[in-house]
Amino acid sequence: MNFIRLFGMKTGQVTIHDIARMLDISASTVSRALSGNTRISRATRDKVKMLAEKLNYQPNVVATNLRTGKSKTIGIVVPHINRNFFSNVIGGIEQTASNAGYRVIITQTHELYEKEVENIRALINARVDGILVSVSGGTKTYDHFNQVKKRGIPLLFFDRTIDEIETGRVMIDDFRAAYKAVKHLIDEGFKHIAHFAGPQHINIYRKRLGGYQEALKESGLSMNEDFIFFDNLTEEKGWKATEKLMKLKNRPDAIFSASDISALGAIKYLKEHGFRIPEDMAVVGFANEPFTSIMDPGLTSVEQKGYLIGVGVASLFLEEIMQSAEARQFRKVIIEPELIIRKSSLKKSR
Amino acid sequence: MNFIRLFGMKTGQVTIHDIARMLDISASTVSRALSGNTRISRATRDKVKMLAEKLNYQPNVVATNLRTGKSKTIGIVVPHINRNFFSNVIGGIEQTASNAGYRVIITQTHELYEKEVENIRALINARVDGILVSVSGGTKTYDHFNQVKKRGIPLLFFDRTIDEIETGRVMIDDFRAAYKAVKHLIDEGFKHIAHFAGPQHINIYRKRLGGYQEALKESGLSMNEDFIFFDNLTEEKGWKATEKLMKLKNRPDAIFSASDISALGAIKYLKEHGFRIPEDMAVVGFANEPFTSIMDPGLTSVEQKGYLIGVGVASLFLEEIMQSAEARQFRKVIIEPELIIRKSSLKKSR
DNA sequence: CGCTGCCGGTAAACCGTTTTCAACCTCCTA
DNA sequence: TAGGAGGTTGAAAACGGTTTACCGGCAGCG
Repeated sequence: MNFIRLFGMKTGQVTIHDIARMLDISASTVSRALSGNTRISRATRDKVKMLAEKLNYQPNVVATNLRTGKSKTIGIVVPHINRNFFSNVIGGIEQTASNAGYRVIITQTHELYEKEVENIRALINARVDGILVSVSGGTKTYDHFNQVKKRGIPLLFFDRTIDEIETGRVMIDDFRAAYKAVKHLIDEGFKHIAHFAGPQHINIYRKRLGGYQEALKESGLSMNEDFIFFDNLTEEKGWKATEKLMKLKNRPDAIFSASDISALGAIKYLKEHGFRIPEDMAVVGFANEPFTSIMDPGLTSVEQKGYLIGVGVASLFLEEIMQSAEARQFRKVIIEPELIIRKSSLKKSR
Repeated sequence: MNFIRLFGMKTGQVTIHDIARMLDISASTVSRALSGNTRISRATRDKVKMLAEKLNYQPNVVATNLRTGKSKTIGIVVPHINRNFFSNVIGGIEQTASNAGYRVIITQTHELYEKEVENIRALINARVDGILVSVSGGTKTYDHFNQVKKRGIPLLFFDRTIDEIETGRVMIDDFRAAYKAVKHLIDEGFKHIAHFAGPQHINIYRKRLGGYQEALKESGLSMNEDFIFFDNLTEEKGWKATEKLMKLKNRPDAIFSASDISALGAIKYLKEHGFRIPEDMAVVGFANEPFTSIMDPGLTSVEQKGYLIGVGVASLFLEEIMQSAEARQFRKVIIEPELIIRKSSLKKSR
């Protein structure tokens, strides 16, 4: 008759104490044996491991977390989970993290400052080992981020970053992306290039405008104030801006839009009014949304490499926790954007 | 001179012991006071709460989890995070869960059976309070799911379910969705309707085929074997299938595709060969991918309501944990699909 | 022979809560 | 005055691991 009772019977979970009792050794020996500690003899280690295997022992990570103060979990804060770009980033993070034995907790802010503060608080609370953030549009103050740093929790930014806070960060080079896009248009022979810019209080849109200007300047092309539209990120705004452009006496021959969706608006206007793309007007967008490859003509656009950004920021995190909190240095990874060239900007026949 | 030392100084975390010491009461009293236990006098409760507030006390959830056996976390297992449909589902789950005070851990299987088993094991290990799964394409056996049930952890399926396992589940009615789509085509006056079906060993594609057949039968329309293509979910396959269809002597006047992407292939073929949509051939897709609204003509498609499915499955989970494990009953929620009608299927002028 | 060092292991503290079981005080009643 | 009853509180035992401190035995060495 078997009178050995398993501790964890109610939960169906075997504990190291069960194994210890069955082998008539102490729980600490079991713990060490399982972690491969060489202080335990090979013989004992093997015995323990075999029994653990047989009983399908699963360590209680919650107990481990409590004791070690580490949770093997990283928290993510993004504006929206279900945006193509962000879900790609998350995919990359999850992949990298899970390979390194980390779990991933996801939270979304819906661009709300309050939600961001709350999510950060909840993640600190959950004792995550690191927090990866793409900053919400509505973020006003940085106190919640400083809290994270003060607690010694690795904090990293991706895509939407805050310069004032010293952290590791991963983003694409928006300046260079814009430069590349405009340079491509110039190389194709377009000389009068309009720009749909985003709101200039946001970092990345300022940089995209800068890259646009730089490319023009470098090629000695004039800049026309009438060719630049701000706050232009919807399809409708893109449509209307294009309408205005086409009614100018000397109209441009190309548009570089800081977003795919307003580029789509432009293309719809052009098609509706019988203009040919790219002969009458070339269009380049930004973000390489899935629909850009599906449109007719295909929309040339800047691939932001969300997956790669995710892999990058997760790797940076892993790197950071290897170092002691003091020796920590904050790396900045800039990912080279890629211009995906499609028919909407190819003038020359090749 | 202040000689009170906080326990958690290294981590910057205040514990109930710190509060207890400062107020010269016991930790258990603090714990009870904070949880609003009426056994503690109003006066003491207020004192504790005020000090906790002042010190910005944050309970260590890991300790709570260990003690209570609950983690206030739910695990999600999906094939891919960065698929429009799934990221919508996840968005819905996160929203609902976080409102109820639950965190969400995400894992992806990449359609791999082994990954699914591993993820499930890791989630059990992390002591999640529930596991929500959309089954991987490669899943062969169900042992890992039974493990979850045996452990008493609530298991729920969404979208891709397994009939053999008794769980709560949320999905859309694929039969009805297909029926609606085909009925719509019939109502528009189309009489010869082809179908791009998916692989029939997968549940949902069988049902879509069924709905298609039912609608035809109901309207007394004949079914033509040549009009049905299996294993047809890529753009290229859609293109080729359409080519075959158009070369038939008596060709169909409409296509109902079980996926948007193969519908896109169809539309590309039609446009390239000068056929008009929907006059020469109407097309209806499935999934309502973002690009369907952007195409020209817009592609009529079935909206799967990912967000709603997410909300639904999370709500079902919350419902389930309210009940005792024995009294548990498994609800099945079928979400009514919606047909989003666009130009690609509108024959009549309105 | 006495000292040192290593090997293999144990006992107990610890992580921060929750919860069980009492204890204590005061007031009230028999 | 003894004995509840009721209202507050505390000590200690969990939860399941990890880690520190320590111990007995044995080999090596001067």
